Amino acid sequence: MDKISKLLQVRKEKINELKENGVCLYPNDFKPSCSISEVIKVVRDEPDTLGEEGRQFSLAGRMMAINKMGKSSFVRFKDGGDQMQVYIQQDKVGKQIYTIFKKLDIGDFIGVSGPLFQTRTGEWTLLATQFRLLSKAVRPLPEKFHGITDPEKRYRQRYLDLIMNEKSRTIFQKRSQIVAAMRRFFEDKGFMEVETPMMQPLPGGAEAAPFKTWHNALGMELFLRIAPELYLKRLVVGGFEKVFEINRNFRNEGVSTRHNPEFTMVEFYQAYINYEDLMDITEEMFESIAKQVNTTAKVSYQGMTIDFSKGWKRIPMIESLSAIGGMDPAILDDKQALLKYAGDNQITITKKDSFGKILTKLFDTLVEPKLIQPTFITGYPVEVSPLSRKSDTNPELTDRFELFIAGREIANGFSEINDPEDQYDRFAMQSRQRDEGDPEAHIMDSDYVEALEYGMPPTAGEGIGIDRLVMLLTDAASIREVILFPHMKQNA
RNA sequence: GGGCCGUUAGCUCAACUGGUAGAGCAACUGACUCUUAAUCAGUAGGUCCCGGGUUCGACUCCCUGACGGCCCA
Repeated sequence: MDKISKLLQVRKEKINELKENGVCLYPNDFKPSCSISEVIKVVRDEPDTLGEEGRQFSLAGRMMAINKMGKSSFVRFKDGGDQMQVYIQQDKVGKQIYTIFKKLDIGDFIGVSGPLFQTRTGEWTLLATQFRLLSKAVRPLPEKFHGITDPEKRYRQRYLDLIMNEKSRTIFQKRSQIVAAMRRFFEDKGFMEVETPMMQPLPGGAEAAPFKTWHNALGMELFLRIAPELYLKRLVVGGFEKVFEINRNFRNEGVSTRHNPEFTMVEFYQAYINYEDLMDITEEMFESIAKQVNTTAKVSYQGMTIDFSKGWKRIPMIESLSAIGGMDPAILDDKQALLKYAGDNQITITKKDSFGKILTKLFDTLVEPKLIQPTFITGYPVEVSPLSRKSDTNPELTDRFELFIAGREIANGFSEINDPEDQYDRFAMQSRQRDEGDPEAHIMDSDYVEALEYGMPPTAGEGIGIDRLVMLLTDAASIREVILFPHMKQNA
């Protein structure tokens, strides 16, 4: 418990005084007739119905500012994200009620009823004929003008951030709209939404360190999932040929402006399409969501203008290293030359790294930050793509792409391996990498290979980071701005 | 993990070169029946993030730690 400050002490005393006067601090029977946003619409569309002899409203909300002028007061109050003003006069509500009102604080919830009138400056204001306390605040709200700005406080006490900062409120409303638009997009295309295990006996479908947990009754170790991928493909084997899941993944890695240990992804799989079809679907989806949420496909992000309209560039990864990364194309197939190049450019590479992994690391440093407009990078090396189908033209590469926007990876998609023997060999290759000390190499999942042995139709699937997409569409610099309760260390 | 920055009243922020810690808002008392960050008069409010050190004296300088922000890996 924190120390009770003088401020809280004073509030408690006032609360006792209210109780002694028989005021119920937390009544439960007030029914507002509408919301402030509805009142705003009436003011805009039907002002003729308003006035002191006109329509009556009952509204409820939180008091955000109080201007007391003796026997009458203006109160700015808020419901949802909308604010309006109520005028309370002792003559109208009675001396007893007005005396109670004078004891209340900013932050308290009130219920008010009456007609609207216009003030001297023309602001439509509720003229209270009835006034009630609906819920008492014990702690004071942050200051009305500057609000709350300390990021640590905003994240730890998100409710205060949401009360005081309209911008923050808007981000989370938009996030909800984005997810809704995405769900609609898949449903319109005939996809089925499914839920697969968050707790898995083998963490698979991505290369990342998992969180471990323990099931008491079953007496077994379980892992919070790092991806739903292998379960979703089991469903394709089972005949659900268009599935998607929007849900949380957990990766046991550090936190940063782009990483939260739990984050939301959509993964979707469709039979009888390939990775090129996925790129078409992705373009269509992003353009559609951006238009629904921001009304335009042009997104302003951290001073950059990003155009989500379809027709994005598609560049093979190897080509991007020279075309965008500025590397000499002559050294791109020479491992020794690549090692030297990496060393010369302060790119950390271990000798154990495979050729494909070296290419990928070079790409991450030299190319990724430069991909501002939506760009698909295609043809990832087989060593870093244990679940992607090998290219028919070059078995060193896979039918895979990653999508980059604003210098960040946003999505990852590929034609799926449906040859069980190939999948087994890939897992085996990953196991060797794991034995050689790569803790993020994929784990052998024989149960999944067995599922493939029953036959999976040709399929392509993709994962999209929802948090990063929301960042783009809300111009948020940090992932913590788009996650309601980002993880933070405990502070005693 | 590394570098830089921050932590002072409920909130937002000051405090010079080391010399008794201050303002606005919020709060309290009083005045005021059209305010708009209302106004006027008065009052109260502090573990200066924790712990050490230097010093006659530390919010200030030094060290260790906690938490956070930004950048890098």
